Amino acid sequence: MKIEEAARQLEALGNPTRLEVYRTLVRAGGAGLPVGRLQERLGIAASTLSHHLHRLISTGLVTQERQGTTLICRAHYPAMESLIGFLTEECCIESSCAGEEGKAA
Amino acid sequence: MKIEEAARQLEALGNPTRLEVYRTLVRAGGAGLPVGRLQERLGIAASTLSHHLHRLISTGLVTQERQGTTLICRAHYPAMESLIGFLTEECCIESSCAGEEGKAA
DNA sequence: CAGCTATTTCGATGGAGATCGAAATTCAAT
DNA sequence: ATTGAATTTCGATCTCCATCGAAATAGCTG
Repeated sequence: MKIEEAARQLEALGNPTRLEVYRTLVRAGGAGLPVGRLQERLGIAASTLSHHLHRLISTGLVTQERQGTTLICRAHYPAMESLIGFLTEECCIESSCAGEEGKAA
Repeated sequence: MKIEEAARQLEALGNPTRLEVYRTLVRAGGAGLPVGRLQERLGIAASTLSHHLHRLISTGLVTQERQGTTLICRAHYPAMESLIGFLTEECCIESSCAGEEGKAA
């Protein structure tokens, strides 16, 4: 992963509202959650949520699927996986952070 | 770790310049790197670097130690460790993100 | 003290982000 | 086509951030 891309994803998660959005989606699991549900749960304006979702989507951390008039949002795990991979490989070289990370194939 | 703290650390790492600073410090290892060296290496204004260092320090990701007139900067691994811990525990519940080392096929 | 180097603080500037409400859009059902 | 619900886009505002150069500070050494 390029450092620029990692920075973009970290920045996306680095906003309290967005991090909450993302975590809520993770907890919702594979079923995902409609935008409207997210909005109720977080108590923010629909337009604000839409803005944040776009940022999460543009970095690949979240995906959407249309179902009629509602949009189902889901956490996209592979993106988080590779982000964590970047952090452990590029930013934890000599400490115990790295744990047993490395030998993925 | 509280979600607010995690967001602050993610935001700190979510700027390309700061992520580069942090990675450079990680690569410098336990010896650390003086501010001046960092500045030469990154090619940014000293005042700009000072600003970024403050952000990294205030979130606990970097520490400084005085040695005469120079300030040695070091990556503070425990902070990164707990941040990665937060991400894997809070944000990777059901996928393979959750730290099974090695890719299970 | 005086001078030197390393680093920070100050002040300014340009740009980006978070937020909201209102209006527009999309899609389904009647 | 008309209605109604879900979501986005628009326009505005306000704050925060990144960046720089210049001036100030801190600490060493003679």
